Amino acid sequence: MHKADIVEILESIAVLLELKGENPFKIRAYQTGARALETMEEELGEVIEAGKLASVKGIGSALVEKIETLHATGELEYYKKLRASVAPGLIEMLEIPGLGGKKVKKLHDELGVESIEALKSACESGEVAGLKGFGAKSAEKILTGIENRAAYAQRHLWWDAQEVAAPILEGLRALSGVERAEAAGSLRRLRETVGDLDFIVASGEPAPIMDWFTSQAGVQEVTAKGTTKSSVRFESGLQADLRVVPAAQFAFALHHFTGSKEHNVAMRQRALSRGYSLSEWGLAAKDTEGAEPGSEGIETEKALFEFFGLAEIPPELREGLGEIDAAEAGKLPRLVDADALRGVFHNHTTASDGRASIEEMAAAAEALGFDYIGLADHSKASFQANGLDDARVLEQLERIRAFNEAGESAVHVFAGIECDILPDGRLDLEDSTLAQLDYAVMSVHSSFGLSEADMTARVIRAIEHPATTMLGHPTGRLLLRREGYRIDLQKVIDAAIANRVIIEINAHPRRLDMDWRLWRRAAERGLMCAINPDAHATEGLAYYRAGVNIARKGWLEPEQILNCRDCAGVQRWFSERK
DNA sequence: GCCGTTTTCGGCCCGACTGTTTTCAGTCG
Repeated sequence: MHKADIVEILESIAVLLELKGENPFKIRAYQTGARALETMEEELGEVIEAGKLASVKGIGSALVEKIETLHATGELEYYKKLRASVAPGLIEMLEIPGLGGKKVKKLHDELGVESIEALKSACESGEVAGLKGFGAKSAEKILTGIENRAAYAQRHLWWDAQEVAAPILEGLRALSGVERAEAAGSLRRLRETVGDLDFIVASGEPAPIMDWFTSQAGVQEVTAKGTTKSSVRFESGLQADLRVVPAAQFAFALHHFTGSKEHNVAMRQRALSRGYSLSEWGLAAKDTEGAEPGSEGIETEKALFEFFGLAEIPPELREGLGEIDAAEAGKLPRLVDADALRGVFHNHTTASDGRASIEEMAAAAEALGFDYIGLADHSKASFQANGLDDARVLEQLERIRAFNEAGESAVHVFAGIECDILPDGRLDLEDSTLAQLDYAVMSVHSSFGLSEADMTARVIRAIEHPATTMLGHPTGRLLLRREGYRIDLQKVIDAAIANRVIIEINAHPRRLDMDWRLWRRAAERGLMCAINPDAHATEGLAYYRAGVNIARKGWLEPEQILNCRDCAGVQRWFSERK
């Protein structure tokens, strides 16, 4: 069984134990173990082989045994029995806001509720309101939760969340009495999807700020309103939390609510080892038990990190994946800035399924300050996208050459193609056609159901083709919609490095593929990256910023990104590949 | 269930907010 599936089972065990009313620390141990396994960089099989699983922090003897059994057999008796002992409807009930393990257990034990439907009727009949610890409001809240379950559970693309957050942040900053305001959470960490929005404000007068926040346009429900914290829910189901703190606590609150949880745990451990207890409220020296936490004069996150002997860690690196060690050793990456990109590759025009012409795309690229743009329309196997056959590819090539030769644009257009990788790994165009282009992006758009071995072999065959410059969206995933196809990305990365083929970060907000979690290690081993907005209209070029976010989360430096080279540098890369 | 340079037992982050209470439990982050 693969590591990811084992991680999922450990998480599932934690949920089931919660519903059984188990010791909360045992539950957390499973969650911690799942996380430790997930972030382990070495190959699971090798770690087990070497007998080193027990030395991973957070994995003790009980988990070692379970993980090894799952890895070897794919089955676990303990998990089977546990799952059989809990009605599946109870797990779903946890998705309802306000219901946790204990309340679900109580509803089950005392009312026999085993499904969402049964819960609904129990609320309507008044049974729930009569239960000790519940009341009329609880029953009503549960009914609303059931009603809006799908919308509430939904995560949101970073790009969409950011568009909601920007005006709120602007509004907060414009309020009198607001000294500082920032968005925190996964939005600030530039995660590919966002569960809810978090805002942190510094002010000595919270009441009017809370009033403004809870009465904004679009607020459908106020789920909490206090002097330090308020929460609202928008019509889209997106929830936003606001915390107002005194200025002296701002840096601590911002750091705490930016997370991630794993990063915070590591920071608190570091604080403890240096004699301090760190929280969102500030710092308390350990020997002053019970004293109010102080700020030690720390006004910024930078100062907070420096207090603990660390370089400032950018929010997008705070995932508990070695950033604290790197910050201590002065080895944080020099992250790429959006301004460093000189152009983008992999964009479409009206020749296939785009909505803008060569001229319009070039003008839009110029408006963004780019020196060049690559145009890569679909090939003929992508029939639904009006893909180009060899003759049409050559016509488009002529048009691009003519555009460049006319010399009327400050932007150079590279002539490329997004060529389909056929199910057997052959390419969709003649070698003689591909050889005439400046570059070629190879992508899978069909036969997603191949086995992992077949899909891996298919893509590697394409990578080994001499005409291949880049691999497009290597898993084909669509965030919040569709899982990627099964493929062994480590083998694909190995092949790309060996053949000097680039892998793209497809910057479309719904793709962000290849995933940021894989980039740090791949780039260290020599993989080159290209950030590609996959624009199908001029507005789509702006997505390159989402791609830069992913490059930053992946610890990439400018030298590892083709887009950071000037026009001549890109030309050199393309010609050396041939 | 995990962990340990005070510990192999007894801790494990903790505070805000809500809804239920009449001093607090549960949820959430």
